[in-house]
Amino acid sequence: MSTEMAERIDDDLWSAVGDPTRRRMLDLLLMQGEGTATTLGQQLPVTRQAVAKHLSVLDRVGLVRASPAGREKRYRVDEAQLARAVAQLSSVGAAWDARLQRIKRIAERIQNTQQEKRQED
Amino acid sequence: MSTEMAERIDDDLWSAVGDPTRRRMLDLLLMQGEGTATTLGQQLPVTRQAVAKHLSVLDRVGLVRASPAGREKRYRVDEAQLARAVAQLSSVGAAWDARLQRIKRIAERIQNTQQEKRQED
DNA sequence: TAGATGTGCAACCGATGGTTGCATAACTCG
DNA sequence: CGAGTTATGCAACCATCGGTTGCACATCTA
Repeated sequence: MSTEMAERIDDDLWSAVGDPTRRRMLDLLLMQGEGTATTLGQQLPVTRQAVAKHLSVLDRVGLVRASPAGREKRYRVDEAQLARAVAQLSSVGAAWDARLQRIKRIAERIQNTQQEKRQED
Repeated sequence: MSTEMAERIDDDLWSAVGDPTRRRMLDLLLMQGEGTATTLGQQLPVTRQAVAKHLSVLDRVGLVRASPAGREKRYRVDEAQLARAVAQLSSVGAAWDARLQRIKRIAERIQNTQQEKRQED
């Protein structure tokens, strides 16, 4: 196994999902199907304007899509994109998992070696 | 299932692991066993001081531990803590996975209903 | 002891998450 | 139709953070 891991994540996607407020927004949108900056702002501890900014970055990376309806602009999650992001997320987790397990194996081997040494005394 | 998901992540841990430079630092430390701000800085596209700051935040959340050795300060990964972080990371992914699948099921049910309607025509 | 090397601290910069304030577009109801 | 409400958009401003440069201090080493 190469030491260089396949962690080639779409960095914009990661950072989009990395923000806790944006995670909660995605959460709310998933639960409620759709929402506007105003409705989301009412359910979050930040202002409507902050939510609007977040929506624009989520829109830019494609995690969410807007559909104007009269004077309001309704957003809904693009589930395929989110699925991609989640997959990449868990791939990072898996990569580290692998590294940790490799380290663990090495550590065990060292410990075994030392035990053998001790038993030889 | 409650609509409120168990995403009660240690938010500091998430943000610590969220930064790409810090991820690479953890990576290097895992591969090399230990390292100082200087040695890590040499292998990264940022200055030693930037690395030092990152090391201090990683230290604060417990992902890394320092041991002074003469004039230098060697850091190593606290694997147990990192394992915890990775677990929480993947739990977030799993939670979203679950939500997405729930949505997908609902979508399929709706589509089936509509197909039935169409067949009734 | 003098010079080289590792660390720490402070000031500064740009991006970003957040705020307030205001202007404008679109509904709603006399 | 017209007045008031409601949703959005835009701009200025602030704090935090990742990053930098510069300098002082501690510690090795020749």
